[in-house]
Amino acid sequence: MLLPRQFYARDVLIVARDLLNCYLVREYNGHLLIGKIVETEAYHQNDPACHAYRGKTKRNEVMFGPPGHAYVYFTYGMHYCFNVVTGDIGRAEAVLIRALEPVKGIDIIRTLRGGKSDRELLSGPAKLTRGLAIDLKLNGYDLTEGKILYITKGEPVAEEDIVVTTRIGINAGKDLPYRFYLKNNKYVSKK
DNA sequence: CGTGCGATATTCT
DNA sequence: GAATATCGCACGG
Repeated sequence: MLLPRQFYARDVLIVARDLLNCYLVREYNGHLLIGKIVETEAYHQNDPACHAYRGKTKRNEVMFGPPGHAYVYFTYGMHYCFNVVTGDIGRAEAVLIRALEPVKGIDIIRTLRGGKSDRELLSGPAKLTRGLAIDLKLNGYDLTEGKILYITKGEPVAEEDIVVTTRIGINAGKDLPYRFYLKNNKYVSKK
């Protein structure tokens, strides 16, 4: 089932948790590339680690728009990261998708990633954008259209199978418990 | 196994 | 000029 707009129109911490076990689907050159979401992080405008903490800019303006759209940004001079916008219009919130478990189109994904082992294919925010061919052309894209790039519902996850901890790769806001991942899943990104 | 660092463009101070 | 929501290779044990 395609996730509807209302799914994204909730608090970013709730959406980040509920995205675990859902499927990210990418239509690429006639192939279907699918990964199960196993790790997420939440960011919002009152959080010092958020790109929108100091207001709207050209880069982060998508986060201020309607929920259910993709926020893709370029970082470290060579990597893209993929987020989904949440919350109400005018409030900047987004969930960073940090890791996927490969499900479908694994051969194509491996080609895009340069022939890595299964565990290395999508286990990091910049790895999964490369493996699913996501770049700035998809920034602002509406994920509720159900084409090109979208997310479908997964099996419900028990509270005891979710680990909540601090985020990776940031300094500001590093003590906030805004990172969520599936316990014992080997495709979660490493520290 | 583990730690350290270079790549390389955009944004921030 | 410095920092950055990162990755992968080089090196040492």
